[in-house]
Amino acid sequence: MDEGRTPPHPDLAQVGLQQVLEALVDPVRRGIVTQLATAGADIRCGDFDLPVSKSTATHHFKVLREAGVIRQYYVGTSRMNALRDTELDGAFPGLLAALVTAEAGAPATT
Amino acid sequence: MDEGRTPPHPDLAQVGLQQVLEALVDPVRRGIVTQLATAGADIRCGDFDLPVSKSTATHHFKVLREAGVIRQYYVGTSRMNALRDTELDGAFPGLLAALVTAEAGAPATT
DNA sequence: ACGAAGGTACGATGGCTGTCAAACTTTGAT
DNA sequence: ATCAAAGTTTGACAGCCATCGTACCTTCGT
Repeated sequence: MDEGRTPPHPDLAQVGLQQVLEALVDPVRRGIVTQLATAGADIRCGDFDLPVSKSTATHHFKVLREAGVIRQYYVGTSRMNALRDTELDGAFPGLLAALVTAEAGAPATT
Repeated sequence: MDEGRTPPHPDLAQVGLQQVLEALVDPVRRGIVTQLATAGADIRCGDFDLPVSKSTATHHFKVLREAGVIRQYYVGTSRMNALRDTELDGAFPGLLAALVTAEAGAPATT
């Protein structure tokens, strides 16, 4: 089946802060994260609003996936992207929230 | 008493998230921030424990200063470094705290 | 006045990474 | 079967940045 096409995902316990920060420092990748966070739902690769080519987008998704920031799974020919927000907040408390808040320019009323 | 030797410091309202993240993504610079945060006091440039040469350290201090993360002022021939934690938390709520927290719980992977 | 200490400024360099185009693969529909 | 859609892979390239050594500049102590 398509299990072979499902890419590997790291356990967040094995991902370091350095790797997560390197993933989130790129504005394109932070755009992906922000769109996922504000949508509150999974998004297809092709449905993101990104200022780069498809191959570059693939690269960014890979970096985010390997840093444990997103989870990817196939639906037909499309690849879905899910934000691993709960796990991330467990490993690095407050980090994702601070970034999303700063990106929005407004405080998040929890 | 040459105040001309006091370097310029940006207003945090003029510093973007991108610039702050680029400053904090470098492990050496994050080491500087962590040492300042845990010390809870200003530290001389030469008193930091850094794995780079002096000229490289100067570069890192400059990047942090221009990103609004630290404030520098002279005391004799020494340059003191202060963490602008309060201002930083006003501009990017929770960001610095999340980083310091994450750094405290993770060992350095060489 | 002189020397030492503490940092800064200046090139130079090497490695990393974000970028793209082109070719390929897999899936779904006709 | 065949074609289109959606991503991936590969290879190449350009630009940036962390790093260093060396030379230089201030300030303090003697």
